[in-house]
Amino acid sequence: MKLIEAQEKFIAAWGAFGTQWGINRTMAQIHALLLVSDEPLSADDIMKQLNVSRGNVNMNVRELMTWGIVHKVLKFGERKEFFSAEKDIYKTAIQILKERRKRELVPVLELLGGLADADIKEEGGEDFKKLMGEINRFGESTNKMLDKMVKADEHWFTGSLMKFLVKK
Amino acid sequence: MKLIEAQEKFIAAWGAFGTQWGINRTMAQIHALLLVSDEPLSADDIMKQLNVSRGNVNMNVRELMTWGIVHKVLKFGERKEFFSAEKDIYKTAIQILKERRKRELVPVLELLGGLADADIKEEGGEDFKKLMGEINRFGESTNKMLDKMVKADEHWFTGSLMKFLVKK
DNA sequence: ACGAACTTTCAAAAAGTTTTGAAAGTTTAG
DNA sequence: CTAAACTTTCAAAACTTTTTGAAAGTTCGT
Repeated sequence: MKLIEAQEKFIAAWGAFGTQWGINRTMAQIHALLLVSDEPLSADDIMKQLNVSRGNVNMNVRELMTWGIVHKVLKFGERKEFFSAEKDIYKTAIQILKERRKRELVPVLELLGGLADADIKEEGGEDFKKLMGEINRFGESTNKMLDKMVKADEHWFTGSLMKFLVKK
Repeated sequence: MKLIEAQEKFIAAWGAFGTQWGINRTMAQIHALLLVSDEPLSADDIMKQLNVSRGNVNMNVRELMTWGIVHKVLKFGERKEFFSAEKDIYKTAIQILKERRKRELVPVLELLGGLADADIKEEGGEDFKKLMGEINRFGESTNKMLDKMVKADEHWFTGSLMKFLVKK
């Protein structure tokens, strides 16, 4: 297989998988492209390679930066900005976990906590509050677990955790 | 607060959070409604309460069943089909994990495995294959970890795993 | 201060997804 | 077998998200 072919296959597939999660195609493809490029790329480079507009590149590159998995790189003597993806896949995953926890889990916990403590006097109110409390407790456990994972180092993940998981 | 109000708040919020993940609003709302209803509901009940069409209810209830978190319940002497959500939140979460692993992780691993083993002779081909191999190894670890979690019981999750994570 | 080289913005267009509702299909009671 | 009571399907409409590209904004070298 040609290298270019393989890279394009990876980029296309990454884009398609991205949409299955809540990530838009271009964003996932830019990420994939930056992953396989060893040199940082400019907005123009990305536009050409993925065949998308300047606005689209700008928007999605910025979004990838808010996720903390793509960084701006300034080349000496060049006016343009270049972008490069975090190449350590473990760091990338942890970064994504961290952001999703913050954006998607924490707000749910706030809602649930509020509803579990609500002052509801009617028939059935206790059952409802119990359900909210259960979902909340489960969410809080998950939250704690993710927090630990995010704060641990790579060795811990592939080493201790895997060993713990494999035994029994 | 009125019970009805609190329930509606939960259903609306669940729907909004759903869209942040890759889940459509109606599907998330139906799930929330079935969670807070202690009696199973018919398609007509759901239509009325959420104000959505029959087709929409049918489609999304079926999708929830393919996720294994909503079940058909037949009431004695009734012609209609009723639906009920798994109320154990731990079981629900495991079920979702299981399905996402199958739908979203396994296909990625297949792609990566193929690319990591591809026969690429050009300059730079080794680096590319190395990257694919690294992502693949990370994915395989995650896959194994999820598999353990899915096969374990609730006590293990809230008990041993949490204890392991909390120490050191 | 000027203009070239760049980045950002945003309204409109395109694309993608969800929802509707009426028609077709199925099941059951009598 | 027939009709009523239901469920399923699917093309078209509504809605949402993404993308475009031109205009506005910014930065930098001279």
